[in-house]
Amino acid sequence: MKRQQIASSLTDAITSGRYQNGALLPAEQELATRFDVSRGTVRRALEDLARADLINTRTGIGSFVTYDGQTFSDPSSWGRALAEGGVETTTHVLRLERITDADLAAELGRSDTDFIALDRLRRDAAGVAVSLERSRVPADGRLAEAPGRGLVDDSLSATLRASGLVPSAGEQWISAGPLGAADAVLLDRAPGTFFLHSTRVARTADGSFAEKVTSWLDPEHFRIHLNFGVSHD
Amino acid sequence: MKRQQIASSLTDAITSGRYQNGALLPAEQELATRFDVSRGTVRRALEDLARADLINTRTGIGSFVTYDGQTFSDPSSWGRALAEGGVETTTHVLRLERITDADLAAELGRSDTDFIALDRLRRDAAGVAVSLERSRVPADGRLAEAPGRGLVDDSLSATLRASGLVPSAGEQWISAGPLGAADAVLLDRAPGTFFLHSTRVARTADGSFAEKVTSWLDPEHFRIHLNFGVSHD
DNA sequence: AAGTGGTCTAGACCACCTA
DNA sequence: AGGTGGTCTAGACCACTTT
Repeated sequence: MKRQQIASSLTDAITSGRYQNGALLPAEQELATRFDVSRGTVRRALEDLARADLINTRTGIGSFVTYDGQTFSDPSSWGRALAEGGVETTTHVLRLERITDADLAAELGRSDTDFIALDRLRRDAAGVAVSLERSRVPADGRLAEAPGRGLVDDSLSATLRASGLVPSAGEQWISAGPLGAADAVLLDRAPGTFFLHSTRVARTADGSFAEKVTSWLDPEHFRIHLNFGVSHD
Repeated sequence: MKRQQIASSLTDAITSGRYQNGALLPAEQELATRFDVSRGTVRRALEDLARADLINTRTGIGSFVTYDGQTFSDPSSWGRALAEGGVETTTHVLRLERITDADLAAELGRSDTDFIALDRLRRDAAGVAVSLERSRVPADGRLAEAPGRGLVDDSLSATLRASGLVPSAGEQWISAGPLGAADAVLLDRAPGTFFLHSTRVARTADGSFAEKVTSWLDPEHFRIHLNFGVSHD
C-alpha cells in the first residue's frame, strides 16, 4: 500500500508541524518524484488527507495545510474553521493552567469542578489577530499535568488522545455577534466588531465530557466547512 | 465528467429496478467496454455508488446491488438554522420562476443552464425581516413545472422528493459578512449590516446536483446548530 | 508562458474467489 | 485455470492560476 504509506508520511509531517498550517505542500509531481511513485498514487493519498480535513486542494495552485493542531480530526462531521486559501497563521498560547469553574461543571453535569484551560490566539502573517479560542478539558489523569508538562506535540488533540479522551459525539453552535470588551482587547479590535462565534462540546463514547471549545473567528479570514454523507473508510 | 455520467446511469438502473437488490453488476471490464471508457473511470463511478450504499463490492466476486427500494434518508446532520427562543416567523415567497444561470451551471459542472429559483424572506412577529434564502434546483422533470403549479405542500424539500431528487450528501459553508446593497434593500437593513451567511450544496446518491441554498441570517435571531457522531462512523 | 491540479487512458501485476 | 476486483504506472490533455 504505497498510498497509505504516503498518506501516513504526509499526515505525520503535518501533525508534527513540519508543514505548518497554511503552508503549501510540494506539487503533486514533486511528491511523486520524492516518494518514487506515480502521480496518481500521490493523488489518492492526498484525497485521504483532504477527507480528514488536513489539507485543502485548489486547482491551479496546490494543496494547503488546514490543520491547526487544535481540532480533532476523528469526528469527520465537525464543522471546521478553514483559513481561506494560503493564509499563514501562527498560534500563541495565552494561558495553559488548571482552573476551577463551577458554572461550567454545572452546565456539563459534572461534579468535578476542576478543568484545564487552554486559551490561544492566532495571528496572520502580518501579525493581525484573527481568532481567539478557549478550550476546556477535564483535569483528569495525565491531562492534569499538562500545565506543567506542556502539550503532546504542542497539540491539544494529541494530548487528549494520549490521555485516552477520544471524542465520538458532540454538538456545535455557530453564530455571529459583536466582540465583548475583554475579548476585543485580546484581539486588538474595536469592541463591537462582528466576529463568527463557535461553541463546541465533545463527549467520548461513554458519554463523559471530553472537550469544550469556544472560538471567536475573524469572518474575513475564516469560514466553517461542513461535509455530509460522504464520509467513509 | 464521464465518471458522473456512468454513476448516474448505473444509479438510474438500480433505483428503477433494472438491477434488482442482491443482483451482481457486470464486471468492471465489461462495464468499461459497454460505456466505452477505461476501467479506471468505471471504478471511480462505482466508488460513488458504494459511498451512497447502492452497491457492495467484493474482491474476486463483483459488485452487488444493496438497494431495497427505500428512499434515501435526508442527511440529518445538516447544520440547521434555529430561531432563538421560539420566535414566530412568517415566510414570504419573493419569487418562484425558471431562470437561466450559466455561472451556476459552470460552478456545479452542469451542462444544463436552466434552474428553478425560489427566493424567500422570513419576518418575525413584529414584521422585521430576519432572513433571506435563495434556493436553486434543477429544472428537470416535474420540477420544471413548479413555477406554474406551486410547491408540493408548500415545501421545497417535499417538492424535490416528489421529483425523485433525494439529497444524500453535500457540503455547507458558514461565514459572516456585510450585506450587499441589493440584499440590504430586500431585508430592509442598512447596507453593510453584518449577517450570518450559509451556502449549502446537496447532491443525490449518484452525485448529480439536487439543490443549492444560500441564506443570509440575522445573527440576533439565528444560530446554526450541529449534532453528530451519535449513531454512525 | 509556465506551473498546477482534474481527469482519463491503456496496460500491467497482484490477491482473491469459484470452478 | 480463469475471472474478478485492488493497486500502481506513465503518459496525455484540459482548465485554472500566476508571472
